[in-house]
Amino acid sequence: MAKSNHWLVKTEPSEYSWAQLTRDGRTHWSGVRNYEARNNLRRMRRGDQVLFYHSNSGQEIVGIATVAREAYPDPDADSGDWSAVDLEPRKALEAPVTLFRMKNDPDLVQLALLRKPRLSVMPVTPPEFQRILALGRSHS
DNA sequence: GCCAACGTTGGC
DNA sequence: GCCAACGTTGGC
Repeated sequence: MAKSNHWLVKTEPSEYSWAQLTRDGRTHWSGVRNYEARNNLRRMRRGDQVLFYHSNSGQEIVGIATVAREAYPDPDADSGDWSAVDLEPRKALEAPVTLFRMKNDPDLVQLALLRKPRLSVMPVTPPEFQRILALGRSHS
């Protein structure tokens, strides 16, 4: 059985929020126009867990989504070799994990979100994923 | 193929 | 709203 991978996607909540994903039940994760981000989309496998990060006005991880459909040609691209995946909401974090919290956590110094701040789709290691889940479980 | 100019992203 | 980081574009 294939190992499950973990990812993080960024979105401006004014563009597409966790609340909207929850209402929709499922969405096309399209419009990615960066090669590294696109390649990460293509590495996603059905069932992988995806941390859902609100950039700009949010600046926190708010929930966990899951990959419902693996990469296919981006329906929003009129030219170019771009991909989309489908995401479904899985679970909101009890306590959103803020960017500030992550920046100050010694276990997360390698987190791609902190090291490549402009990348919109990135991998998360299993220990990082578990740490973020723990931080999101409740306030301590 | 280099690299300067430009555009976009996103934290602050 | 500013601006640093950085990816992309295009002239040469």
